[in-house]
Amino acid sequence: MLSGDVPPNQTIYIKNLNEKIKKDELKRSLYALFSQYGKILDVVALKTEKLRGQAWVVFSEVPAASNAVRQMQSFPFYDKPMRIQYAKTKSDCVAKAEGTYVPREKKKKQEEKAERKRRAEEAQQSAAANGIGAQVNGAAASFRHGKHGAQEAAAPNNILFIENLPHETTSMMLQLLFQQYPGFKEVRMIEAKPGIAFVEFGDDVQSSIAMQALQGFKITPQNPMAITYAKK
DNA sequence: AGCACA
Repeated sequence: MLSGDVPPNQTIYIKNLNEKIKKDELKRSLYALFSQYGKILDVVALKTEKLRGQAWVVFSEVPAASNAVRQMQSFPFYDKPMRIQYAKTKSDCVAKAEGTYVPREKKKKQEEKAERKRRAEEAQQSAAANGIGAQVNGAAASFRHGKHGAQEAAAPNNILFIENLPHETTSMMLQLLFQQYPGFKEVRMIEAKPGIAFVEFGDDVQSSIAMQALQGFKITPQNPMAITYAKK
C-alpha cells in the first residue's frame, strides 16, 4: 500500500521531522496540527539517538489516522516534509484502554532509577500537550462532524473558514481573537452571509495552530465556533 | 534511515 506497506493503524508514524525542535514543542505542534483529524489519545516522541526525528500520533479512530496519512503527507513542518505511515504496532495507550496491555521486558536496575526523573518530566510534557486538546470544544466537534460527516477532511490551507458565529460578530471581534497567533494577516467577512468568516495566516502551520487554539471558542454560549480550512 | 510507549 501507499503508506509504506503497513496496514491501517489508529497510530501514525512520522519521520523526517526536524531534529532541532525540542521534544516538548514538537509534541505540542504535532498535537495542534493533527487534532483536526480527530481525537488524539497520545503523542510520543523520543530524542534518543535511534528515535530522534520520529514521532507517533495516536488517534482514537482509524479513519482519523487514514485522513491524516493522506492529507498531511509531505506537509512542510518546520521546513521538512513529513513522511507519514501507519505505525507497525499497537500503541501502549491503546492496549491499556482495551485492557490488553502487558508491560514489556524490564530492564536492569541501574536504568530504572534514571527512569523516575524522566517520568516526572514527561508527565508535565504530556499534561501540557493534553492541555491544548482540552480547549477543543465538544459541541464544535460535533457541529463539524455533523456537518461534514464522514467525508474527506479539507486539505491544510493558510486560510481558515469559520462557521457558527453569532450574527452580531464583527470582523474586529474576530481580529482580536485571531491576531494573538503568529502569522495572522486578516479577517474577511461577507455582509450577505452572516455567521461565517475567513481568517488568513501567513502559512499552513500558523493557521493550523490558531485553528487548534480557537476551535470551539464561544463568542456566546450558544455559538462554539467551528473552524476548518477554507477550500482552495 | 531510523517503529516506541519505561
